[in-house]
Amino acid sequence: MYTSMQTNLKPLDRRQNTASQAYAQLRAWIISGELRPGQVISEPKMAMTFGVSRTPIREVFKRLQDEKLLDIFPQQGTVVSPIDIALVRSNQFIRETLELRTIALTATHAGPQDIAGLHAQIQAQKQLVEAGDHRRFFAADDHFHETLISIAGQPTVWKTIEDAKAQIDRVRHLSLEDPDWLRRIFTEHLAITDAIAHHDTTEAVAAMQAHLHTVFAAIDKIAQAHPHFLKKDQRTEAPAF
Amino acid sequence: MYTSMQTNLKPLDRRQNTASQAYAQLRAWIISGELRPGQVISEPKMAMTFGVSRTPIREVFKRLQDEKLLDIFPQQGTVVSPIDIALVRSNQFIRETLELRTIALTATHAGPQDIAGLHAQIQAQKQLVEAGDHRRFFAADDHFHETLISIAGQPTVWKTIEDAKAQIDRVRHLSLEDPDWLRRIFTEHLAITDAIAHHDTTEAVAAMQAHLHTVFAAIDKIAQAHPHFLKKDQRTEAPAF
DNA sequence: AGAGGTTTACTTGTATACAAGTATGCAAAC
DNA sequence: GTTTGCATACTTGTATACAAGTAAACCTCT
Repeated sequence: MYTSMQTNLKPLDRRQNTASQAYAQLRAWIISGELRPGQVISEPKMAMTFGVSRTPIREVFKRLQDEKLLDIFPQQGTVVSPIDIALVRSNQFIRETLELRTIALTATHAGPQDIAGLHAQIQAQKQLVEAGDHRRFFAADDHFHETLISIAGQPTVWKTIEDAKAQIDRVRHLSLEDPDWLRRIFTEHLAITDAIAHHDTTEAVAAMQAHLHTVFAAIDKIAQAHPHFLKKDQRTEAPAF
Repeated sequence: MYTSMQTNLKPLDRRQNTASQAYAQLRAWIISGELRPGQVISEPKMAMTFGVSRTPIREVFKRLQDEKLLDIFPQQGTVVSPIDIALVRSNQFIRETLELRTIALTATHAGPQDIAGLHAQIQAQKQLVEAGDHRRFFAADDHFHETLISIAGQPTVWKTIEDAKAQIDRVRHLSLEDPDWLRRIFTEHLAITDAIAHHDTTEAVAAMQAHLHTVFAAIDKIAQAHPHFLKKDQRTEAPAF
């Protein structure tokens, strides 16, 4: 590598390194709400928790800061980011904008195999709903949306949506969605799939928009039930004289 | 910080730390093409260049890896990411999708003050075009687009577009745009502003779409003039038998 | 001359030590 | 009682040392 260049590099990351594992774990804890908004954490303590040194943990903290999941205050400490409702709404706008355009393409481009694949996913989701398996249904939900975007011919757009989704999913988890949330989401997925199967672009877009808007209920819920999870200047905003 | 929590944190980063400065510099070098796609770099050498240790440089490398501007191969080395045309097109799709929706909102929401502000920017751009100041016109271009998005009521969406733009701008710079590029961009900005001033949503969207599509010429240009800057599997793809 | 094993230099990943800064708590002075 | 100053413990930022792995170069043997 240090004499010639681009000879035969191996892009293989066969073994996940320490930092990657810690990142996945810590990110999941934040999004799921196990680490609550406002909670103070530190590099040394987290390093102890994972049984590693500060170095890989520090990398993780920086990444999570970029994702606005951690707020690092130099020489002071690090806290799990409070919920920034303005940011959540902005990310929701981004997700909605991208998914509404792609779903229209999906309704147009979807071939028989694609539609069959979606129906198979719907069946799998149905079983998860009946089993009440929230965790796996959540993963199936992601897979469903990723598939729709892939059918639209823009597979890598999912990465951007995944980033935007982090803030949104945090609100969903913290708002403790009601028990029949699974069934409602499933019904909406069914409507989207039906519209695509009939190549009804207008209906597909409408169904997707309705589907994505369910998050606003969660936002209202958390704003009322857990105001201390919100960013300070949002809950202490004095009336502007 | 370590006993009580969220008392009076200072979000102030008055002095940029070493890592932030190195990040801005290195990112600019990559996007501007001073560091060319495929070029091999290493943490110790770059640390020497900046006169710091590996630690802050390592942070920078990780961030740039997340942005897909660097490819880090463990125990082998780090290269400036080759141009991934599929990624460029995907990012272009993302930018276009977001800016086409926001420009429609801009045309609707723009008030007299907003329109006056845009006209002022147009005047400033005109002077930069006549002066042939590419660097400052480029900054003015960013400011113009950010303003349009802000008028639409989605100011933070610009951050996402800024991320997507990195790959796109790299292609623009490397394709060595022709001298009257400034004038053409300026003319397109003028058309967008006029449409907004007349609250002509349809025309505003059309003008923005035309404006954003100029990058495709740059993609074709770089694919022909500098194929060695492209990702390997894109330029060596053998005909599929 | 050519093939194969070894050495060597370089790479990133991780651990540790030190530096600089901040907030808490206590003690002393008023 | 209040305030001021300081010691202390904790925080993140940076520097350095070591570990693990890769690849080119070289040296030896055939």
